Amino acid sequence: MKYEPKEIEKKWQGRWEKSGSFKIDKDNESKEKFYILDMFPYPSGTGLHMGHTESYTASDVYYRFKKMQGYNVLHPQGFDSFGLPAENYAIKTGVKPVETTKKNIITYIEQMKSLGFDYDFDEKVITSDPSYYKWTQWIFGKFFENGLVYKKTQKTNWCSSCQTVIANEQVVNGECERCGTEIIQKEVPGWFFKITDFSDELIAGLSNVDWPEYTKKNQINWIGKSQGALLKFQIKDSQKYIEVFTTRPDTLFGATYMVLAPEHKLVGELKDEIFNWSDVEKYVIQTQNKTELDRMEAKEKTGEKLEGVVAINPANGQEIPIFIADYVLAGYGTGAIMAVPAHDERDFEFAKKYDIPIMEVISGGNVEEKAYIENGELINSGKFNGMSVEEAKQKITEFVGGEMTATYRLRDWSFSRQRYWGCPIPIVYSPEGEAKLVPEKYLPWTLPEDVDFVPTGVAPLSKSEELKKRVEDIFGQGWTAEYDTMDTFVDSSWYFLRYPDPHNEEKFCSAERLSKWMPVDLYIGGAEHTYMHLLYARFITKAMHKIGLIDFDEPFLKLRHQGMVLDKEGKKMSKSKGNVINPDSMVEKFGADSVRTYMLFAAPLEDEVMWNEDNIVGVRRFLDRVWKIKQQTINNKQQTTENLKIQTLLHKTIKKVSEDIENFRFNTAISQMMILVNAMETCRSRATGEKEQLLSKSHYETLLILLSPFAPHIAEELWSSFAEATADEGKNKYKESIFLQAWPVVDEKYLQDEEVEMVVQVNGKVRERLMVAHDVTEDEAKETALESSKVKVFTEGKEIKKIIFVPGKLINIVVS
RNA sequence: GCCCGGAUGGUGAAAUUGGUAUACACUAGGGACUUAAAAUCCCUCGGGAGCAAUCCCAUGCGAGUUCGAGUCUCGCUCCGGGCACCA
Repeated sequence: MKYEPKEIEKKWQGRWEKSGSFKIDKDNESKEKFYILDMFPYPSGTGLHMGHTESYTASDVYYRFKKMQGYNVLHPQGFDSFGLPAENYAIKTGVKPVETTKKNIITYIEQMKSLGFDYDFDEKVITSDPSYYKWTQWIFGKFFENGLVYKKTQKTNWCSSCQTVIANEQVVNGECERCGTEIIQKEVPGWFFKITDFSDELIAGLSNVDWPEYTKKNQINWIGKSQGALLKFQIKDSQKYIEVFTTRPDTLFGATYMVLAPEHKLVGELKDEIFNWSDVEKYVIQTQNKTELDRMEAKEKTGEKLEGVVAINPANGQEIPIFIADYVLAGYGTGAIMAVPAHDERDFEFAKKYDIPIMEVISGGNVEEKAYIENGELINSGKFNGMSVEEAKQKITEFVGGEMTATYRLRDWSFSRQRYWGCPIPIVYSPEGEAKLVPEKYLPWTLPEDVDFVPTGVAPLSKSEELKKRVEDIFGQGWTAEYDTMDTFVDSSWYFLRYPDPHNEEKFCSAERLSKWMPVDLYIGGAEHTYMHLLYARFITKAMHKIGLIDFDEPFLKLRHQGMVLDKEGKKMSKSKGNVINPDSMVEKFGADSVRTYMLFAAPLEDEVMWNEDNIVGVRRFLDRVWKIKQQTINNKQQTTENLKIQTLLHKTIKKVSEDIENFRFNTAISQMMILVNAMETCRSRATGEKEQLLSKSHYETLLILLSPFAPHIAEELWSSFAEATADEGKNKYKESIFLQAWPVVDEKYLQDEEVEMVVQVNGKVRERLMVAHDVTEDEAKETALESSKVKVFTEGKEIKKIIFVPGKLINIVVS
């Protein structure tokens, strides 16, 4: 019989489903738990892509491996199903998002099954399902009650194409992450999470988790903590003062002007004192009209002096001018700076343009030509002269009554979206306009269905008669609903808490299941989620911990990323380039087992994979060979030379495959199995011309178990095929699934070859390779090595200075 | 500009603690089988010299440490990713 992936894969997928092989007892106490999580997909119309295929294959392999090692493994899957594409599709076609989503989820599940992913879809989580978003709303409610959310009107990133506010994290190069439209700043009322309350904890928590170093560093940089001082500058002849944040209070004596962000509230407050108000106002309006992109691309610094007002440098009493300029950002620090042109590049550039004095206060460079930003000794700083930068920071801050503090780049998370297909924010407004939480008994606060989706700049929910009536029926005349929905990142920030108990109607997860399963032991997903999803999920976890809903404060103990899947030329797959490869067509062409195995063989998990169809045949040939050598197996008890060799190699393979899976080095695990299969194959051809069967059946069985996580269908098929061919006594184990077998254990006694190759070097160069006993002593090795004629050529007539011996590996003779 | 990565055959890549560089696979070439093709199997495959044994050179470039460096240190070059007027 030939290896026909199509037949056996369909067959086993059906049987596994029927037997419920992926079901686990979530309350089992006898086995150690292991929670492995995939980043769940958004169920788009285009279906599962190759990136999903790779990371889900990796997790499926790891899951099957752990399970066979005896762990009780939770490996769930779900759908992050709220979001804009379904809504945009509705705008185009009129098909309701709830319908599109339902259909797409069915497709995704079919695709995952066809790849042999062993998820229990009865336990899935769907974020757009009321039984799920009830708890998203409940968590929002808890945050509301505990002061972790607030509403305010402020300048926010607005995408005019998506007709909604988006978060800072969703702005990429001044453009909307989703549609590429330039982002403008718009005054919009909206809801915020107080993620900035957790800045320090979000940094500190990273030292306790096993994540890739660069991911941690990137998160830390994104939070962007900088240590500095808050200083106050009095405005002359006024009660008002300007507060600034600076990382360089040591340079205070060199502050020769100040800059306010054009949006700074003092600008308006000082209107009556400013002589050139019309020019100032013009500049403010100009700034407002700039997009993020314009502001970033501005080559030259611009600004406007506030004529008629001056500030007083608290260090030396000097009067210094005040400017507004858009190089100072309203949203960072206090939105105002003290400018020290001698020691800051931006201030230097501005000072040159507006002819402002440059006062050197740190010795070291020629500040006429460029700002000197390095360390040095203080000068021109009164009694602080001669001090180091570090010491002066503290002392000068104290001297002027400032305060040492830290500032962060991280902003509060703006999560209001003026769109339809999202989780409704469970808030209603009293006739006086006060925001009130919808009481728990009305949850889920359902998304109304009587809306059309044409974007008009007005929130779609405002058009629902049903919602209007619902609010009035419950709360009374004059009450109105909140029309914003939540950013979909809110939905995905807690989904891992739901999987242990997805059908619970009383709680988001029972206390028992929470304490049994959380936190997640291993999380696999793309590195592109570093700044948003992974940060938000950690915040939600920490906030829930703070208000006592959970007893841990980091959700993901171990994190690994898969690399991108590129086309064969190494280019990103995209619709516009027309180089997108569909997993379905690959499964159709090569079979799921080959696709899975090749995906992991082609490159290390975290590296990019270039998907090259020409190469997948190598893996397919490998599986063919595994299939074929079954004919060579024999139920022998007696040991031949051939299968003793195989036995040693087999145990090396058990060791390597086990260690490699544990460490996500799937590519080398597979190549080791190829080496074993190649050896098993020649086990026959070595025999005396006849097709003698020499491959021990038990060795072959072990190979099948090692292979089963990678290529589950073929392994199961071959395993089960022994049921008919085997005599009654041994039959039973072949009747049950290969995945119920125990993972093989290395027997160290088989690992050691009797004889090993010893490399003989002279002055570090390889001159000879000799077979020696594996436990050869140094003296024996020396003797053997020096006798070798090839070695003698290089040692003859020379003085031997020393000999380095590495047992079982190498001997190096150093001659003069 | 700052912060991360990376560079090994024609190609994807191995080398786990400083100890045999190029495992495993793809492609290519040659051969066997076949009426033929496909499939399969076998052989060759970093560069150079040599009939051969063997020798020399080679892990982006240049130094260094070491008996020994793809691996460690210093200085460059190029490529990829992220952040970026953050005071």
